[in-house]
Amino acid sequence: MVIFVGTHVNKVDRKERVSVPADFRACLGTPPNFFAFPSLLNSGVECCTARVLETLGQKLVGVDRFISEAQDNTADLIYASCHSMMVDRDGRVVLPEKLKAHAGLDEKALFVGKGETFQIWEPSKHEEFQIRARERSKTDRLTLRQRPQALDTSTGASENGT
Amino acid sequence: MVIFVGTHVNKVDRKERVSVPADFRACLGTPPNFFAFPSLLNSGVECCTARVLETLGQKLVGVDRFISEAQDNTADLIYASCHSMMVDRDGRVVLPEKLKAHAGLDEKALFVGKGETFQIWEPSKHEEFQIRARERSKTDRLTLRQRPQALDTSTGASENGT
DNA sequence: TTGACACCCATAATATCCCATGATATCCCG
DNA sequence: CGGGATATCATGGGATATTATGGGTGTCAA
Repeated sequence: MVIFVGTHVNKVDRKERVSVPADFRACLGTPPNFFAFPSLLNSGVECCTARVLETLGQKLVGVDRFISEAQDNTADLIYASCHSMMVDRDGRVVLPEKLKAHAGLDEKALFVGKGETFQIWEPSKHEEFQIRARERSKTDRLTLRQRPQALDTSTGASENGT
Repeated sequence: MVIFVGTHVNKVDRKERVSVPADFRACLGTPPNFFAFPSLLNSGVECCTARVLETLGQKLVGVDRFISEAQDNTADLIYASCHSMMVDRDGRVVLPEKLKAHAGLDEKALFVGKGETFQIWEPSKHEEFQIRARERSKTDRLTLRQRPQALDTSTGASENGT
């Protein structure tokens, strides 16, 4: 399984291009293209592979026959504002104006791994977000030093894979 | 199952490289790569396999990450400060600046096994930590008699390091 | 034409690969 | 049990590949 991790800041050039961090490209497969859409939660740009986007569609449609208004809206929000990002042979993508506007992107673009997905942020905005996320985590009693199982009390599958 | 045990101190060379102790490498599988992130509790660097990291994040896949602030925050906490550590064929990794700064690492790096995971410390800081941990263990011994789960999810009562 | 955009090449900085070496640990055989 | 042969380990450093970034050129559509 591929996991996007870490934080990278790259420069946006005068052609609105930005390098996708090399280790993210490595996670994206060949060709390393991906999809991007404005976050529904904050001023980040959500980025994911075609596979994840498909899974997303299946989940939204296939939950049951009674597709809620909320789910319908969600699907609409995501797909309607989704951009196909083509990585050129130097590992760069062009940032669409819509996404730049949503994120408030200017000189620099911050790439942050989110596990199965990653995001693009205006660096200063991500810093604010991160501070708030940390504060919230204290209230939520979330500590990483706990044994992995602590976050996963439902499935009993603890040791697979060797 | 493989467990990391013992303590080793290795030198950090001028290229910021450090040898991963051989018996730790043996526990890491092939390739012996791992993930590292700053501890939320102390100045150690947490290190774990991809499998453990996936377990940490397995609640964060699918639609929810896009529409749940709590999950988005959690993903950030886990993955944003995480570094993919590539072990070269001589058994070394490069210590990223962020991790060096968090741990106060300089000339030497101390590797300490923690069972399913291990940590990297500046040796002197680990010594301090260990002294305090010993003192604390006397008062905490009562807590340890409780059901194991009590350490995982309960209140924030398990302050190991401060 | 003109602008947007994909494609191509150049380059400095840096990370990675690869080989060498001394020290220590392990093995093997008398 | 001893002692030399061998393997493994941690470490240093040079060669090579990769990365991020700037900029040029051609194509296509408005």
